Amino acid sequence: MVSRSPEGIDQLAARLISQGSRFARTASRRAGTQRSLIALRALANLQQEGDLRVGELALREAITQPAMTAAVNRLEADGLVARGTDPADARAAVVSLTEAGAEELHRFRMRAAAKVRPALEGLGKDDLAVLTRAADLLQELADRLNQE
Amino acid sequence: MVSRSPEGIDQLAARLISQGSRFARTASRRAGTQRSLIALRALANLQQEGDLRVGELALREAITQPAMTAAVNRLEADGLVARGTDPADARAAVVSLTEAGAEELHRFRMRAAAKVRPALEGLGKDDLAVLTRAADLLQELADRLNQE
DNA sequence: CCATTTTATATAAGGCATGTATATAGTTGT
DNA sequence: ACAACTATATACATGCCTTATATAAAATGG
Repeated sequence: MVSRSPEGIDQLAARLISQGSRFARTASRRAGTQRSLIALRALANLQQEGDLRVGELALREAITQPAMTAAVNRLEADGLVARGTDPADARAAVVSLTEAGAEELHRFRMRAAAKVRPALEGLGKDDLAVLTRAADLLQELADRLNQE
Repeated sequence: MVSRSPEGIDQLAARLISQGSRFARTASRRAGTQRSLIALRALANLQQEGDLRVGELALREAITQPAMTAAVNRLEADGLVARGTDPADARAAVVSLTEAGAEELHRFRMRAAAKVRPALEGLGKDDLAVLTRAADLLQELADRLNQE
């Protein structure tokens, strides 16, 4: 039985933040990447959504626009993304994923998965279903928090 | 039906890292804290486990010992934790949560929960059960990754 | 159609975060 | 006692992130 009481909901919120960040840091660290989580998230956004403006990326990841500008600068310097201009709006900087960026993202995912796989394989199919659904729910929750 | 194929497992691992970090950052940012996620995680560890050494904290959070020393320095400077010595081992620095630290942790949790609660309240009880179980599983997975 | 306001991005400055390498001090084993 | 090991701290470099501000372009409203 899951508590729907305010206390239960609040405790769940705190635990999701806490354990979500801990798991992500632990797993990505074990994968031995040089790249920050925010940089990898930016690449993943571009792969999933196609070209995005700097401001859109910042909004999606809930960091400030200057922070995303800096992240894009580093990714651009390493050739993982490219900046273009929007023909309809000369103010905008349209960021696109390069071939090298897609490859780096793929390599990270493979390395991370290789580290996490043994732990996941120890779970039953119910728990795998829970985690699969939870990944979707976390995305929806973050989307909703960003809409406000 | 949840895929138990290697591809399904690997994709799940990548998604959990990606969405876990995004949700945690988004929610904590919306809570408007000054404190970093690692600082809050350190406080949470101390509350849950009692006094811990600097090295144990670093291991649990999968950051280097110097990084945790720096985090503890900042928390100590703000009076949220205290350093003590282990009578059985004079090398060790035993970190303990202060009253002010527990209060700050509680305030963060309340602020964060207040932001996330509306989104969680929109979910059905099945999804709440999924997230509750997922929080436990993420903790176990991170623990297991840290054991190696 | 120009002046004002708004929007998109970039730059600047400061502090936190985090890694590698190393120093210091204490413990353990022989 | 000496050597090896362990726990933490320090030094240094780089990256991350925020607030405040600058620059340039677009939208608005007389």
